[in-house]
Amino acid sequence: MIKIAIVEDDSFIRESLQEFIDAQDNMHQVAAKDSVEAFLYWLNDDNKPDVILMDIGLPGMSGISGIKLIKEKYPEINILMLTVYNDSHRIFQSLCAGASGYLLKNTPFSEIKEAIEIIHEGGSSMSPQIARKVIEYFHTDKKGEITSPLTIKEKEIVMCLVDGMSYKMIANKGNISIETVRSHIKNIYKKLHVHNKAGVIRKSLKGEI
Amino acid sequence: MIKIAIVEDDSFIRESLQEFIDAQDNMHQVAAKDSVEAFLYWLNDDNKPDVILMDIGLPGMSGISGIKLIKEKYPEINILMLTVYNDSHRIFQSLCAGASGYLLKNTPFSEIKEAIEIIHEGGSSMSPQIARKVIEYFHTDKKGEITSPLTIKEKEIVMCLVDGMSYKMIANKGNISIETVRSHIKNIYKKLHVHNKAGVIRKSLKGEI
DNA sequence: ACAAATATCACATGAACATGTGATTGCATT
DNA sequence: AATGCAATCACATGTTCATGTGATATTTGT
Repeated sequence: MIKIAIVEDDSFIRESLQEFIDAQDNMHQVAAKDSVEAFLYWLNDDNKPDVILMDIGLPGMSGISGIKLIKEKYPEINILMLTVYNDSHRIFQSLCAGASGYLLKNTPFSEIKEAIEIIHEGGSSMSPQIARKVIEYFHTDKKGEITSPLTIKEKEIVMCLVDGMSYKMIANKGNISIETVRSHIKNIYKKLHVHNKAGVIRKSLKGEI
Repeated sequence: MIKIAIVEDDSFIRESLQEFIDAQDNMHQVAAKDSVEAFLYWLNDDNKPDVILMDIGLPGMSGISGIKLIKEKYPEINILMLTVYNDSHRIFQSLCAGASGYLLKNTPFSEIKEAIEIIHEGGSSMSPQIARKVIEYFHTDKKGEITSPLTIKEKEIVMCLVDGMSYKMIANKGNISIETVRSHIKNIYKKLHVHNKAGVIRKSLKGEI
């Protein structure tokens, strides 16, 4: 009987998972909390689960930070991420922190059940898109030649932003006015559907431009 | 109709795979060779498959070496390893060479079919034991451990910056004051030797934290 | 020839950021 | 007990950013 804990702030999802898990004959849930803090407060030597279903975006501490704290004390507990994020950054943060599996929240419950079983048996499970990103990590030469909607000039501005340059510095570097830089950046934001330089930098470093 | 090539020296397995694949209605095999050399001799622009089922232990060139040669010329071809080896060395050699998936030879044909479909759709698939090893790669000190000078709280702030959140949003999310956020960020800049959030985001996304 | 896109620049407002200096409390280490 | 670190918070100044609205000239595509 696999003991499952759930750390999920969305009450509908949490309760649906609880119902589904308790309906299985080879596993049952022993805890369902809406934050890492609440879960850590509950967790002790006598009640620790075999597998934790962990969200990432939680009030207070993130699920990723929670992994580290939990694995420090209970390395034998398997943690299966169950989250909407499929960006490489969080995937690797989660894995590096010690997660044993990573599923996207649109995964059918039957597959979640199967993943729990696999993880409990010493294997692992990832959603196909996650598996692809993990595998691509190993493809050092693989470069996504995604067609960029940005002009050459815009890409130059992006490179400067990634380097941490201010608008003024970018203007000086390109012998253009700071208002020109603003205009380009406005256009870049529009094309990339972002609203700040963090979004631009993130897309650039992820190779999405 | 997914075009499949098979590179497998065991004639029984090769023929069984051929029969199984040709019995499917959404895929068919276009080649079945017993060595990488024979496959490369056969392969050209007009006959290239979508997915290759590749063994590792083959006469002459290994399947891993074959990956590199094939991906050099046809990066769009997906290569699914199908092998008895589940040692970490070969797994990572294969992935680093560019494999898109890795299954053990005891995988049921139905799962091989599903893996082919997943890979063809842009995802990936690994046998659970393989997935565990890949994930464990991220668990080891070797990988996850560019020792970060940042505390857990600081890393959470960094994640928020990467997401493009403002100081105000970060404060709200963590139930802390915006001045607390400022203090953490000042400390983060100091530790990372940067002077703006672009620098933080860049280091984070490059895995330098 | 005409329209669209690109590169250029301006002015404005409100908000956010970067940095400096100062502080308290609790915990861990020496 | 003393010290150092982390987390917390405050106030301040000067700079930068995000966004809106408006414009001209040049280049590119139809």
